[in-house]
Amino acid sequence: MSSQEDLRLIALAEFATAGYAATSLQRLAELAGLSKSSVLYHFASKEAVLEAAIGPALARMEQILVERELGVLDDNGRRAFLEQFVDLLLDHRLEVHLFINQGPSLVDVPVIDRANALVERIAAFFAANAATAEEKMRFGIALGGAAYMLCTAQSLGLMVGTREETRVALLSIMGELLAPVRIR
Amino acid sequence: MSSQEDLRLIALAEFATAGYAATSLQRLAELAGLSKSSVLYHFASKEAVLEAAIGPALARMEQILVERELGVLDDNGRRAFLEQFVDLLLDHRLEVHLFINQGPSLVDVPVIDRANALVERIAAFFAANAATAEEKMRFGIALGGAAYMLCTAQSLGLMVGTREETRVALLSIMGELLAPVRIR
DNA sequence: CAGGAATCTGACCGATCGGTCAGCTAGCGT
DNA sequence: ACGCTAGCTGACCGATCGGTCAGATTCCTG
Repeated sequence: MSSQEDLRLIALAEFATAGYAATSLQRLAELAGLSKSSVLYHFASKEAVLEAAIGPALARMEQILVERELGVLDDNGRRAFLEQFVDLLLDHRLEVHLFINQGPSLVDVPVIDRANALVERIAAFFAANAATAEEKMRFGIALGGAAYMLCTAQSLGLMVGTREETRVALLSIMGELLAPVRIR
Repeated sequence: MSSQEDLRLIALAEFATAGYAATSLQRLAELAGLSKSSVLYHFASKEAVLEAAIGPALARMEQILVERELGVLDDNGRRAFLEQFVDLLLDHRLEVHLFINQGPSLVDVPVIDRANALVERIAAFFAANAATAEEKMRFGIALGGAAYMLCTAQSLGLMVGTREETRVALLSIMGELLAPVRIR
């Protein structure tokens, strides 16, 4: 594997678990078996490392949202959205964990502003499909809880099944949670 | 209000939203209208500020858990636990947000180790009361989702009702989510 | 083998970090 | 008026931060 891709994955794990601010370029270099200078050879800056780490997941989430905002949101549409969301969660736990937890604290970092704008669009998407405060809370608990489960609770021994089992169970619980929210 | 209490609240808000590592003593001083030296007059170190900020909420959560671990966990016991948990969430959103999101990244900080041990005890408490992986996920989504809702999604305009409305809705949704989990 | 590009490195920079210390100042009991 | 204390401050410290740069090394290609 190339050093650049090595660094990308190391940085993603480290940013997600230890925090962006708390992770120094020196530490990334040590984890990759390189010098700090080499890290800055592959990436123009620390922010560039962050952008490389979460950019792909961000683009995929944007893609999902664009498709969904354009289409009609009937029962099938919501089901499809939940499936796409859960798949993205399962594929990009670290990225989601990173910009869910640290997004609000890293304003003024361009790629994070992109991520925050995305989260706000998801929130607006919910708000447009939820009439009451309780319905909004159902969306928040379903998506926030699912993201939290996969990203944080995983390290607490609460996750055991295979990926497919997890996917099915997640979709079942989230669907049940959102069942009372009628289509508008 | 005393400068010390001022600083405690400012630090709590700043640590929770911007992150512990990303918040400098200099910044806390500026927000409080003091010098950095004054901050270190009131608190022995940055860690001491953190401990003062989240200590009380931590103690309360520990108290709740001790009572619950000793008692029987019948339907009433679970209901009581959920109510105590939601009340704690509503009273200490910032503290919970802080050590839920940053706990895993701040190991070796004594007060955070205390918080992490607490989260692990909560997880073990769940595991002991959930037979299948899906049941564990229900606990994780209910509590993680509720915490995420109140702490993070709040800033996205998803929270609008009064505290009592939020409390009732939260308890309703969480109760519904955990209903399929039978008492052992 | 030659040579240019890709990769990597140590030395160094200014800024900021958490923390120490001596001393200034305002209030208060005597 | 006195001294004591609580509150506060600027100057300063070593360490580390993100980032620059000139040069060494490795590698591929002609």
